Amino acid sequence: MSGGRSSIRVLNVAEKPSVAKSVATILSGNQGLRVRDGRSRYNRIFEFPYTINGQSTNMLVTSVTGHLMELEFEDRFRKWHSCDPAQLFQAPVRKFVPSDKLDIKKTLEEEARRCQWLVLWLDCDREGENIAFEVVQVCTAVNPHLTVRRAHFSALIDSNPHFSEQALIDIHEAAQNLVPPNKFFADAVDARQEIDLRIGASFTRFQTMLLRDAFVIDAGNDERNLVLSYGPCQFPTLGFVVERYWEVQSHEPEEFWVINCSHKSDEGISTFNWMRGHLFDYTCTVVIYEMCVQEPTATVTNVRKQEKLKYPPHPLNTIELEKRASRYFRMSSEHTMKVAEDLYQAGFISYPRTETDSFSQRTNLHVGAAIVEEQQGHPVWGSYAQRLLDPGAGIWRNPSNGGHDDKAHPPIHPTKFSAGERSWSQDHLKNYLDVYCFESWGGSLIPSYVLGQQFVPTSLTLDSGVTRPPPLLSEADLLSCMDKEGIGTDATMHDHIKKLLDRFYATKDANTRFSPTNLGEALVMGYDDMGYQLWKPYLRAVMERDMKAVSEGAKSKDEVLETCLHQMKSCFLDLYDQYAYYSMWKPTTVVSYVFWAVGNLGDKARLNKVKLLQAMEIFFERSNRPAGEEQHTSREVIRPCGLCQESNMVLKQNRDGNFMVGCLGYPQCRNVVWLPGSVSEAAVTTNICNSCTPGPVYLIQFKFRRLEIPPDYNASHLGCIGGCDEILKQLIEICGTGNRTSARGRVPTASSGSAQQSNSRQGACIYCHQGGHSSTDCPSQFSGHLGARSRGRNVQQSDESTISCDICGAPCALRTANTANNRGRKFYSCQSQECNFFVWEDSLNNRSVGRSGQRSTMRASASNSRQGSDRGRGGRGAARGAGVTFVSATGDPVSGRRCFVCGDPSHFANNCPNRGN
DNA sequence: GCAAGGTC
Repeated sequence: MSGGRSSIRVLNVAEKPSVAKSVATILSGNQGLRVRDGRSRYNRIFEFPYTINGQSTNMLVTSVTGHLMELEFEDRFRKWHSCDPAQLFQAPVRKFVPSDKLDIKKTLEEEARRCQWLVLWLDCDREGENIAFEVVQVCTAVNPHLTVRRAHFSALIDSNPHFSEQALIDIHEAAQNLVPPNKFFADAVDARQEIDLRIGASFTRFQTMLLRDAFVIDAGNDERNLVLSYGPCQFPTLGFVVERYWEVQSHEPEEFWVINCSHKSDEGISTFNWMRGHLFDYTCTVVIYEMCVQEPTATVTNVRKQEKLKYPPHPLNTIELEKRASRYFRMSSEHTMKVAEDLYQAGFISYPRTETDSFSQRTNLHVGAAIVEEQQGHPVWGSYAQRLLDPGAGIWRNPSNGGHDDKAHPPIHPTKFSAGERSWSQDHLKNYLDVYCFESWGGSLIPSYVLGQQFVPTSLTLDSGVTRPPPLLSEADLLSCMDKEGIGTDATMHDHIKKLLDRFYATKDANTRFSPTNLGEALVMGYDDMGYQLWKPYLRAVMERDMKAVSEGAKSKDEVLETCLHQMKSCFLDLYDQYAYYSMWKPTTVVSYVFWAVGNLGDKARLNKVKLLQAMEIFFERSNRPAGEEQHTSREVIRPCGLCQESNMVLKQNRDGNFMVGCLGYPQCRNVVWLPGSVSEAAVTTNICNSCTPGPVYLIQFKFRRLEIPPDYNASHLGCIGGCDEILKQLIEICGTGNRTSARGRVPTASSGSAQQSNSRQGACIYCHQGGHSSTDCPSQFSGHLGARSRGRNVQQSDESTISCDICGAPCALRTANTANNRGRKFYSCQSQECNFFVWEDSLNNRSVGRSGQRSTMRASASNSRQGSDRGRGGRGAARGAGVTFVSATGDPVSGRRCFVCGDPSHFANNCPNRGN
């Protein structure tokens, strides 16, 4: 930029009105500042004289409101039925200013025409840089001679009128050190936008049209308007919910044993924890417990005093605000942000969308600080604010540092005093400490001990408990998961959560805990079974890495777009194939897509599995919409069904990869021919068997797994399922079929899944919750209950139940344990997490079990000082002699315990004379 | 009617 005598006009554009106002106020020093309206009611224009590097200028400062432009497909691709969804991976897109931003665009155009320079004051992050280029595009279109520059500022400026010294310095420095805008940053966002659009639109259109018409999905009033959206943020968010739900569902309670000890003295009660925590082996625990009872005098071997500090929370950022509002007020994150926005707009709090959780060292909170001073008149915490500011009180301490700083905004804090406004709802009245009554100090008094001190425990008990499943994800948990995995931004996370509810993918209970709906679970299950990670956070993580590479210039935008979209298109086409294969259920409106897919993908299409549809089948009934047979490609049909004589039989592959030929009339007609378990591939040919009837019966080209068939059989075989094929019959006899024999559980296909996740999902059928088979092979599905599936899985379970929960009275589900100690053992358990009721099926005759923590609890009846007097004579003798050393929690004597080494009931294993023999 | 990201 060259200097000059005449004053030049500079158009300054900020990302939001509040920043425009701050920049104008600071640069003008409030001298000669004029304000006028622009065409947009929110985005005013500030004018004042200013000197940049010796050049006198006439500054105009205005703003946009976030992104000025949107990315969309060209018009001819925008209607849902305008094209094959697969085309959306390469359909032309354009960036344009949407109608609600046209007034801002007009203001920019009008002002840009009359200016020589354009200075961009967008937020200094990638999105800000991208918005900067949108502004540049609009302005240079009407004035190509504009000199374009970027102001880089990190000062924390917002609606707080008390600018810090640093803010003043920063903004002036930024104005004097203008730089060119960074195209790499903007490119990274362009890439992200295009990927999100193409993936989102293609998958959403496809799965909506496919599934909504094929199934009766009971979600909301107007099923026709139901949208089954896919998005790279919303699906991983749903994934978190479903994954936790699966963990809870597949949890098998396991009994454990624990020794508890307490000691009461004049100073109070101490409770001692067993260093081993708990054991799963009853006998071991009893032996150790026995030893304790035998010699109950305890000796203090170590005394450690530790000060426990409770720190005040870090300054508030958006995610923490949402979490705390959810935890303490049960407010949804979406509602919290609405209220926060209200308060921000009215000037009561600072900008509510920030990652920052530490106050800048330069922020003046203390001496003469408006932030605290403002609060001195408050009826509840006003006196606390006064004490804080009183140097004599000495209670001032600077807020802790949370370690995050987005360099754009301070932590969320009050900016204006209010004891409550008339228009405020209860939700607007949230505030902090002494003040912060939502956490307690906790803590308790315990007696002091000295090294070597001896005492006899007041109680020494052998207790039992059962392991419990983790709780369902709360809204705060969900926000943490998203934050940790980088799903969404602080400004959008609540939107993604709300979307799950809006789309009927998940529900939230009164405790703000999320469960997937049948729809949400089916979608995740379908994608998981296809082996795709699309419901996991990795896709977003990869995208984030790529964006970083683009913003650093290490990768080009086009390169990232091509790689990512290529991968996603492969996934899409695979899904598409599966759809084509099951095209008999497709809606007529998309008939052309099927022919397109079959025509392009050939044999592979027909061999593919149909995971998404299979997953949906588990939860939803088929729709009655006509499924015209003519839509079905003839090559997939094997033969007309001889049983119902109405439908065709087609080649299918079940969840476990086993092949079968089943009737399309299912579930009305259950005619099925299972094929050998050793089949690795099966493809329908155009060859027709000349002996089997009713025909035509198309021959199938089989490939067998070499190692699974006898050596004198050919691994390749052109076979007939009509009954004439002796080789096929022999192989079925030798290898068996895949019919309901698989024991595969819902183990995530992701090899990178955590061990915990894998373990948690061992072996349980998602449908009936029994072990030993997967949901597609669930016997319950074939027992005439199919119609009940769409009404929920629990109905199925209650049908099978024979006992009710002792706590809530609800019917229990019969499950099968799959733990090392109890594999295959059946138990009943309550569906409710609160009850935690469970009972072994084989113990029902002598029903001595019940709620966790109560059942089988052993208690030393002489667990007082009297016990000590027995010590010398040997507790063992006492146990044997009195016969009531152990009593159950209900007070009943516990009998039948015996030495596990020799079986003699007169002693325990640790005292067994045969031990070590 | 589709995504996610800004923002009012």
